[in-house]
Amino acid sequence: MASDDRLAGERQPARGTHLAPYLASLNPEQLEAVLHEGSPLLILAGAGTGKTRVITTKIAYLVKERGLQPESILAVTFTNKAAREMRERAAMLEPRCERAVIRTFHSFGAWFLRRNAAAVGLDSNFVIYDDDDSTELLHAALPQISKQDCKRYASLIARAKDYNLEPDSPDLSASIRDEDFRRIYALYEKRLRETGNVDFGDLIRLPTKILGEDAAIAARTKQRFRVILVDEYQDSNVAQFLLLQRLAGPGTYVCVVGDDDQSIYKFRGAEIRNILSFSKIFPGTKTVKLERNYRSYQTILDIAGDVVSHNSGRLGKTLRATKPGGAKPQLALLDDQDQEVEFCARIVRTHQKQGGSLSDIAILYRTNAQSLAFEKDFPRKGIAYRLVGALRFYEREEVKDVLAYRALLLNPRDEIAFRRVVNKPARGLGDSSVDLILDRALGGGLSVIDACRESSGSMRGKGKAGLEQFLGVMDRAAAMLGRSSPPAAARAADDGGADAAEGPYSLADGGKAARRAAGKGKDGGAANDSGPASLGVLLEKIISASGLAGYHRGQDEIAGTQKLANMEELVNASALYPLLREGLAEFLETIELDRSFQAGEDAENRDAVTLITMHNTKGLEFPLVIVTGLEQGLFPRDDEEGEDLEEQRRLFYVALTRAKDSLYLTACRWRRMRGRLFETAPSRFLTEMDPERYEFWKSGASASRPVQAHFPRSFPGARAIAGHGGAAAAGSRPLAGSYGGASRGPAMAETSARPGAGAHNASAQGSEWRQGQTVYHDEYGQGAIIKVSLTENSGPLVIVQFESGKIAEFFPKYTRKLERIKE
DNA sequence: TCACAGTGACTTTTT
DNA sequence: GTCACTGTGA
Repeated sequence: MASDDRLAGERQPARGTHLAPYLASLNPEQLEAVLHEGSPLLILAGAGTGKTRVITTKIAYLVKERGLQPESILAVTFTNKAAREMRERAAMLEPRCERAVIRTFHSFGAWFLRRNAAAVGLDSNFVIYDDDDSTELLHAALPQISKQDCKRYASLIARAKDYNLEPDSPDLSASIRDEDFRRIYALYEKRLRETGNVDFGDLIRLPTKILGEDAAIAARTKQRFRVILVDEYQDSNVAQFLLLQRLAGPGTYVCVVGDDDQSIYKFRGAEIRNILSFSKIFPGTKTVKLERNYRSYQTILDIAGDVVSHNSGRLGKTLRATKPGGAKPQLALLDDQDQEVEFCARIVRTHQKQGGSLSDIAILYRTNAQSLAFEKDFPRKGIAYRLVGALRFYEREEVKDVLAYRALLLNPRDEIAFRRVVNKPARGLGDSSVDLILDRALGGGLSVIDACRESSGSMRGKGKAGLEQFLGVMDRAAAMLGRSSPPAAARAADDGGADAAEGPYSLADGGKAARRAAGKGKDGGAANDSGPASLGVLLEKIISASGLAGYHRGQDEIAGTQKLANMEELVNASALYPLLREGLAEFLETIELDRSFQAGEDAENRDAVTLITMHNTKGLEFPLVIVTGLEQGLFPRDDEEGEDLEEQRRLFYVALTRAKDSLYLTACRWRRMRGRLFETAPSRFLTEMDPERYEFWKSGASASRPVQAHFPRSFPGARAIAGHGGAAAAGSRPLAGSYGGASRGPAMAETSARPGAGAHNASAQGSEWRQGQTVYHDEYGQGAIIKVSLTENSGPLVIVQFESGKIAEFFPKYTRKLERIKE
């Protein structure tokens, strides 16, 4: 299209005097970002500044007014949810945007790879292995290595792939010192290639490789995608950056959107330098900052800004609220988790009383384990909750079982799927039989199913019968899929390269192509002739014939689980897909790439409080947010320093900026972790906030229990904090002078109530804490030390049994509550 | 092959 | 405190 030239050539956007309404409603910076053309564009979009709106408007604008083919636009996001939202909102502005390629990075990789699989010697019917599968594969290849180490290695391999490092990359030794690692990684790759499958990392790495090695495919791809938009760019990794670089030709318009202050996935390979140095790598980059925040009150943005300003190496932004007014955030200093739950419940009830709904509220925490206290107590209090992201549907044993049968059906070389289900339920096929079959398969270049067939002749008794039963299930299932569609392998050929606009997987769809086929009934329903059959039929058959139904029903009865129900949920989910190989492949890919699937429709719509990790809140917003567990040692952990600490600070920033109207923060003096009780200091992040900007929560004049009874004694007085481990131990700047003494209400009045506390502390470190010593604790009274162990950084850890019978552990270095008594 | 008890480990986790 | 892995014994 001629418009493509215009796009690449012109520097000044053509500003019409009369803007269309969808453009006129943008603020000046947003409009600038939408209209910009010519050079690469970096949109620095702070939290709540209308980032998605800008991207979707830009896509619509390009199609509507700049005459771009929607097919030539590629927009990548990190989550399926974000991709879905972007697709819907763009299509709302301009229906043709349906045809743009709006996908997650990984889904785009899979899409590309299926079309060009042959270029890396893959068959396009590959299945995508998740981290568990990778671990299993490693364990199968190296049974002498424990499962746990396999898991560790698998995650190292995943990380290596995030950095686009191969087993023989020189840089690999710089990042991973383990001598064996290269060998293990290489072996893993070999075994993975033998299965014909790929892992998540491959979905980025292999397309990058293809684009680097195959000039024809590269040229075709660059020809096709004239515009590339990347969302959440701050969380892209090195491999994704390289892919972007190879997708972009000289005439490609590249626009990335992100917020360096919200980069929170370093531990998964996210490379914040991608965004920090974008304009160096793409010369001539135009940067647009979006700083007008439409989500939160300024009171909320202020403390968020306080906190994140302690980070170095920022591009620098200051959010300005567009909503006037707003109450100060409230900090509640509590004794322990029970009070924290109680506090949250109280906030919830108050909110309800004021006419708010439960779904307005989110309770945030750092670790999943912290959700338990709420889960236990909320039902008793009649508070409905929705737990986000903990035990995910697809991770459930029974779901993985069913999926493994199906993966095996699609790719009979899938060793991991085979191992998972060949003896489930037990069919008398132990490890030795399975290894025998797999040796035969690997040795003879057979699929595992064919190897089973060959092996069954040489087996006897229970194992033989079991194997034949298993083969029977697989054969019948395969027959149901029928011959009605071409084998998956043939698909890559008819579909050409990345520029193919049609094909079994159509452009931006997520299931539509196959469903369309089902609707038309074209060749559908191979197994019966009563209309177009769905994949659900096949699934049901597999579940019953394999014996999984009976097996898991038994488990349900023993353990009170609902595995059978979950499998049925899976059947329901698959009923949207046609009973064809394509349908199966597409369903599997959807499941593999979108792990957010939630069983049960009502779960989404129910009015309930959201319990969620801070990480999982990225991109979300709630009218009322409670950020819990703001304690040193938990958030941040004591071992987090330097870049890690800065990432935690960004995580806190993300958490704070989720709140639209009200924000509450909680910290507990006592925290149970791993079954032990720790005395904690408040999170250093709290001390980074200007005390003028928040209030201490008070339980109110009513007869309610005073919730902040003890904690304030050690907060935020400088000496008390220094006496606690956290800030002082981490070598941070002194806190003295940060706070205004006792003027902040009753909480502060007690701050200096313990003369000599610091001295006590200092003497505690050097001298004796030994077994048998009698001690006195402020709260638990008298007790005896039953064990002392020495830690590297925290001095002695003493375990005390109190007269009440209670056993607790203390680091004398960190607590002032424990004293030794002479006998 | 299975069931059990002992051991040790333990952030966060878009895909 | 909880879970998953591991080794043992039936």
